[in-house]
Amino acid sequence: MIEYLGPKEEQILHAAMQVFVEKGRHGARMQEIADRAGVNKAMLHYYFRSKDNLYATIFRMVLGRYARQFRLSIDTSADVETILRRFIDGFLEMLNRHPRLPMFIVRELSEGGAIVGRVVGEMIEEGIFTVPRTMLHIIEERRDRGEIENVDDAVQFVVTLLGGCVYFFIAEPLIGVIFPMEENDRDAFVAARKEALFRHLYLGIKKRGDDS
Amino acid sequence: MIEYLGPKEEQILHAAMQVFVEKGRHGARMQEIADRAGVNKAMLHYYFRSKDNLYATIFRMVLGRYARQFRLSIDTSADVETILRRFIDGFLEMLNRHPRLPMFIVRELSEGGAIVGRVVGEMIEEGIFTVPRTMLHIIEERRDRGEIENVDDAVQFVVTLLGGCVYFFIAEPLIGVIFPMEENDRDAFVAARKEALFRHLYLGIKKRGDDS
DNA sequence: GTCTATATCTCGATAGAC
DNA sequence: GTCTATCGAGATATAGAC
Repeated sequence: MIEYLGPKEEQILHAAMQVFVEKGRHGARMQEIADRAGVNKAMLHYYFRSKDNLYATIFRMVLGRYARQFRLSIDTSADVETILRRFIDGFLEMLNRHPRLPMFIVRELSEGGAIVGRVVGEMIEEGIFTVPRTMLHIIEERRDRGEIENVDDAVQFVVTLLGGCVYFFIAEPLIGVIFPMEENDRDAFVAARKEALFRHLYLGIKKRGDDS
Repeated sequence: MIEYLGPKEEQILHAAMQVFVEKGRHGARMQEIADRAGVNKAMLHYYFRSKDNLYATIFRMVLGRYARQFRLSIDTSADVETILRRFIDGFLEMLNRHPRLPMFIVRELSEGGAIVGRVVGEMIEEGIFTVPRTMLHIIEERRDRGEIENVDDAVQFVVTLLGGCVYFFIAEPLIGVIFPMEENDRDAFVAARKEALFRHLYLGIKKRGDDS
């Protein structure tokens, strides 16, 4: 699975990732990738044949990092409150470090979702992209065990959770216009978001009368 | 404000809307718009000067419909439960009728958000795009009045609400892969989503011990 | 493996006849 | 107002010398 790449190849991949994530698949220019990698444009084709091929490589890479990074945030043995808290904290923290990631994926989804679907499907089979399903199973199990309530449909809960985490990073410019904020500080907003999202979601499924 | 357009102009706008919404700003081809409108390509430039100009016109149109349609869904005098329920129902219903709308806007956001920001800003000033702020004020007022609790930051609540509604329509292909469903029926999923989203969000802010 | 030069293609835009 | 023909920018991709 691990391939050993020459230094040029890695420089290209590094530059390509930056440019593709910033500009998107169509907005990216091979010339710019070459410039940033400090290599000749022809080299890109020598190593990666075509732009589409280079893009597909990058897409896998990026999604892989994405998946690996937030797989760490689940501890199956903890209680729901802790699991939810850590998941939201970890996920939002990761997104805050890579705020363009959601948009990168969404752009690709806007092309019809074929590539995303295929790559994610493969990653699920390979056990790399596991978190959403793990979360689903945890929620279902804890509900059946009586630890939480009001979760008729666990899939819906997880979708709300994921959307709650990701949405801000997609709609940020829009949110900035709709709700003008004094301090235009993303870090502060994300910190507040962690707290608020956890409370809204957890209080919705916490057992009533359980004020421990 | 209302301009009277010739029939050709309307045909072009109609076709342009379809193509831009389907393919996005860059994916759209002037040739395809002309073909679908049943006019010559040169006519597009005669009426709208440039592709960018045509796109901007369409973007305003689409966002305007969007805004107008979901402005209807708020009744300020009702209680929070009703308001929230109607908002979610109305919004999801509208999105279900126009499932490409969120992606259309998000694509434009991915270009940097300049156009979206400007257009939405203007619409807010013109009183067309009012719903999110209205929702915010309602939540704040009801919290201060003691009708709901656990809403330290009303902006965060509204962001969660909007994200909860919109996210599915953006990530649909991804969700389909992550959570394979027996019945691949969007209508059913959206119906379930209405119910689940309302419950999760409302139970999170409902007063404890208020089981009316 | 690397670089220059160029082929080839797509697409928005326009000139100019009618 | 409408159409045909074409320009020209900008991009990917490749040929071919070194």
